Amino acid sequence: MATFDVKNIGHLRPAISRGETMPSPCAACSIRHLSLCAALQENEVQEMAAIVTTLEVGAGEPLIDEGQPAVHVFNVTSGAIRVYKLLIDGRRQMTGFLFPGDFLGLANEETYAYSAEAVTASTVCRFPRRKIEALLIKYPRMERRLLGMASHELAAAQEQMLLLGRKNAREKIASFLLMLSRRAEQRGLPADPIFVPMSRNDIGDYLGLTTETVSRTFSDLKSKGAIELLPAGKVRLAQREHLEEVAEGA
Amino acid sequence: MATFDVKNIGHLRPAISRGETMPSPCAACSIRHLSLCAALQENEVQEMAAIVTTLEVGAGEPLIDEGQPAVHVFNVTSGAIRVYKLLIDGRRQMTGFLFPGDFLGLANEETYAYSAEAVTASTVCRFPRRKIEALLIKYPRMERRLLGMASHELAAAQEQMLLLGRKNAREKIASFLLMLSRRAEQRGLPADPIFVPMSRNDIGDYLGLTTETVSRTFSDLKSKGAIELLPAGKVRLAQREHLEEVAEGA
DNA sequence: GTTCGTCGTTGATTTAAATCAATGGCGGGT
DNA sequence: ACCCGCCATTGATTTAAATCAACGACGAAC
Repeated sequence: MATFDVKNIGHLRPAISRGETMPSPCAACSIRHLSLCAALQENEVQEMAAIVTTLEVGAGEPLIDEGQPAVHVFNVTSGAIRVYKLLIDGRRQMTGFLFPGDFLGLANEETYAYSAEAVTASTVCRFPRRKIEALLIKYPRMERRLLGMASHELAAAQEQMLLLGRKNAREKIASFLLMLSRRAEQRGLPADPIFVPMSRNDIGDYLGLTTETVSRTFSDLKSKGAIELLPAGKVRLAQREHLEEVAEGA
Repeated sequence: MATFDVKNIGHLRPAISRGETMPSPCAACSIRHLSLCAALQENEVQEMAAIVTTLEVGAGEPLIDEGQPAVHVFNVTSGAIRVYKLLIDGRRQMTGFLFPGDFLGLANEETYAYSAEAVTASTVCRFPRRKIEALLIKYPRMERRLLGMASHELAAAQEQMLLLGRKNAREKIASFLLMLSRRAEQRGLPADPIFVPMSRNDIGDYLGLTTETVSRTFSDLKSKGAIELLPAGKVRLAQREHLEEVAEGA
C-alpha cells in the first residue's frame, strides 16, 4: 500500500475561490460528490489539506480490518472498495461497495466494526480520526454534512435489508444493476452500459446469494432480453423499465 | 391516537440540576438511554420541552407511513414500535424494533423512507422536525449526539445485513433473542427471562423468515434445552453461551 | 355464551437456491 | 510458451425454508 503526502493541491483551489458551493471538489482529493470535504470554506480546506494523506491500494489489498483500532477515516478517490463483515466460519456479507466520492470509516466505537478491501486498484484520501473530530467541533457545518451522509447511508441500509430479507434472486440482481447505474450517473459516468468491476462472488456476497446463482440469474436475464453482457465487465440494461418493475417486486 | 401537551415537567428537572451527565433523563419524556434529549443543559431542556407533544398509540396503530412528508421526529417513551418497509405486493421487511429511549424519524429527505406502527400500546414524544433542526444548529452538542446515534444505528444495520444475508434460521433466532436480552439489560430490565412482545409473524418479517419457520425454530431450540417458552411472551435463555455460539455461526 | 378472527404450532409437500461437479477462458508468473 | 489458479458458466442433485394445510387456544365483539 503505497502512501505519499499531498502537496500540490493548489491547482484545485480555484473551484472554491470561484465561489462554487455544492457540489464542489474536495481540495485534497478532487472529489465532487457526497464527500466529507464538499462545500468547504477556504480556511477549512487548508486545515483538511494539512492532515490528509493519499494512499494507493492494489486490487484485493486490505484497507480496514474489523476489530482494529479506528484511527482513520477515508474518502475514495478512484477505483472501487468493498466493505464487509465475516462470520467465524468465513461466511461473508458485503455491506457496501464504495466508489469515488464515497466516505468510509465513520465509527462510534474505538474499533472498526467491518473490513474493507480494494476491488480494483484504488486511491483513497486518509484523515486521522482524532483530527477530523477536532475539525468537526470547530466547524459544525462539516458535522451537519456528516450527519446528512450518515442518514443517507442508513436509508440505503434499510433498503438493503428489504432486499436481503424479502427479494428473490432475480429481484436482487435487478436492484443491484439499477443501483450501480444510478450511482454511476450520480458521478457523471454513463448510466447505461454500466461497468461492473466486481466478481460474481463479490456480488453474491453482497446480495446474499452464491456465485452460481448470480451467474445463472445473469444468464436468465440475458436470455429474456432484459440485459446484455458485454466484454470487459460491461452490462447493458436493455429493458430498464422492466428491470425496475422486477426490482420493486411488481 | 390521543395527543396531549406536556406541561408538568418540573418534577424531572432535578436529575439535571443535580449535575448528572449521562445517561440522564430527557425532561420532556423521562427517557434515560440513547435519547436525543440525554445530557441536555438546562436552557436546552426548556427549549425541547416547549416543542414536545406526547402521543399515545394503540397496539397496531400507525405512527409513520412511508412516503408521507417527514414533519416530525419521535422518541419512544413506553411500549414497542415496529419499523418496516414494504414491497408492492405486500412483502414486508422489518428494519427494527424500537423500545423506550429509542429515537425515530431521522430523515434526510422530505419524506419518510419507512413506516412505523405500535406493536403494543405505546407512548412517544413528538417534535416538529423544523424546530429540532433549528435547535441542532443552535446547540452543536445535540447534533454530535445525533451523529453518534446515527452511526450506532448504521453499525446495527450492518450487523442485520450479515444476519439476513448469511445466517440460517437457527442462527437468526439465537441472534434475535440475544439482541432483545442485551437491549432489555441496557434499559435496566431483566436480561434473562426476556419479554418478547411481538408476534411470530413480526419476528419472521424482521429475520427474513416465515411465521412457521420462526415457530419451528423456537420449538427446536426449546426441545434442545437452549430456551424455555414461558407464559405471557416470556422466554428464558437457558443456555446463553450456547446461543451466543450459535448466533456467531460457530 | 357464542362466534369470529388472529395466533401459535405441527405435519406434508413443494420449491428456490445451495451444493457438488465439470468445463473452458483468461491472465499472471516463471 | 506453458502452467496454474481464478473466474464464469452450466448441469445434476440436495436441502433448508417456503408453502399449503389443519388444529387448538385465546380474546374481542356481539
